Amino acid sequence: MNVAKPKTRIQERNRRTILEAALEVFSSQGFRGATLDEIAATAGLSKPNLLYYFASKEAIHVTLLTGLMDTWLDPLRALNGDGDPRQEILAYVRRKLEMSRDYPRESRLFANEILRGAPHIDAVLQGELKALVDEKARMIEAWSQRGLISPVHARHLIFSIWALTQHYADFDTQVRAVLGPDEPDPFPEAERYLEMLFSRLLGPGD
Amino acid sequence: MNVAKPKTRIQERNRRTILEAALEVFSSQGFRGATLDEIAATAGLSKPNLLYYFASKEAIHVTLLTGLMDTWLDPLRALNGDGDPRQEILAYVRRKLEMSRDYPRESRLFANEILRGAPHIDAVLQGELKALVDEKARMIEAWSQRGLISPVHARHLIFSIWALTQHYADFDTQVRAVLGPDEPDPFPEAERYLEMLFSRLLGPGD
DNA sequence: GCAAAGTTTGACCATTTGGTCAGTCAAACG
DNA sequence: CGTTTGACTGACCAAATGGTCAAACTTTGC
Repeated sequence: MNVAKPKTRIQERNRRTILEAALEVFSSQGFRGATLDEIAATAGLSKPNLLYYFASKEAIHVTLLTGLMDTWLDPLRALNGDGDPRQEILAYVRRKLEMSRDYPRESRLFANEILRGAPHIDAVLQGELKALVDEKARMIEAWSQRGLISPVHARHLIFSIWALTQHYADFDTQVRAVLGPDEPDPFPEAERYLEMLFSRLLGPGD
Repeated sequence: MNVAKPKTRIQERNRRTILEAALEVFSSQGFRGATLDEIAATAGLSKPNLLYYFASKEAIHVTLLTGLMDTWLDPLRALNGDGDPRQEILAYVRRKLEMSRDYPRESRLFANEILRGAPHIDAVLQGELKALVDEKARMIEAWSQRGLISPVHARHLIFSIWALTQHYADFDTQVRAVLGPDEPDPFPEAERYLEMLFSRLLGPGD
């Protein structure tokens, strides 16, 4: 049968291998587009062996998604109410953009799931995510009211950070097609542009 | 066999019906997730009947995508070099946001395709789309150099408009989950927020 | 009113795919 | 060692799915 949590070295290693392969395949093909055969081939394991470690294709997907959610929200969690508002928000933007650059597969996996209406993580969105955003939004509103940043709608500010940074991972193909082959790495320019955008949005800094 | 262009009333009507149903299914399930059976059921036709009008599942998808590309780029085409720069850009943002609100399925269909690496429309992105963006970017740079708007990286400005507006269609599930049931329609607030964001980005207006 | 052209479908097919299972092989442990 | 536990696989299955086709039914134009 399958195993809920890794116990032996072999289980530890193979579960990792499978999840890595599944991330590769799910993020580029979507849930239904991905096949167990392809994941197995990518992982270098046999299909029945996959199903020895995970109960089903869906179980792999859910494990991947829930595991991802945690690290994905870390940058937002790090937003510190006691820090300098502008620097905190700009640092958040920078960290999110780095994640788009360094973990584009994770971003696409997530985008795929939301596009489908988030069938596997709707509860997380309405629970954990909403609670976290509520908390941070209050923090931003407090900054705004104390005049430390220009007045903004805090939740839409957060949406705009998500949209702008994830765009460079999720729509990478389009970005590169438009920029053309002369500009092979969009990220340095994206960082400058986003820093400028949010600087102007948040008002004069010093 | 199949038919390249509608000739009779029946063909006209049925091709429309099929494309409408296919848009519904493809945009919510992705290409591989969609099945001909489901498209047929949604269209109220039999599966062989679908394949009388379109050569294959892929043909339906490609027809939908290429047909979409045109209307999708209309707002950008409308960006007028002779108009008032701020008003032109803000109107473009508004128009794109309206499209996210009124045609979310089209936006998701497009997002799905780009996420997969744009296998069906890569040529369009590198050709038509790039050329259009190049042209409009030059226009924006000219505005910028004449001091009519603050200095911005024109291509990333366009990316940011796409990202921010499409986010409200593609990530609708997440947006609504975070805002909660009290705020059932995110769009009015989104419009105010985006207008403020781009106003501040583009510099003092009057 | 009827032949030709266009439209629709039930039955069918080959392939793909998620998943099972009996049994083999490898490792750990006393 | 030998046995128990864990890791692995070839062969297989049922369901789903994209697509075909001959035949039946409708519409159109004369």
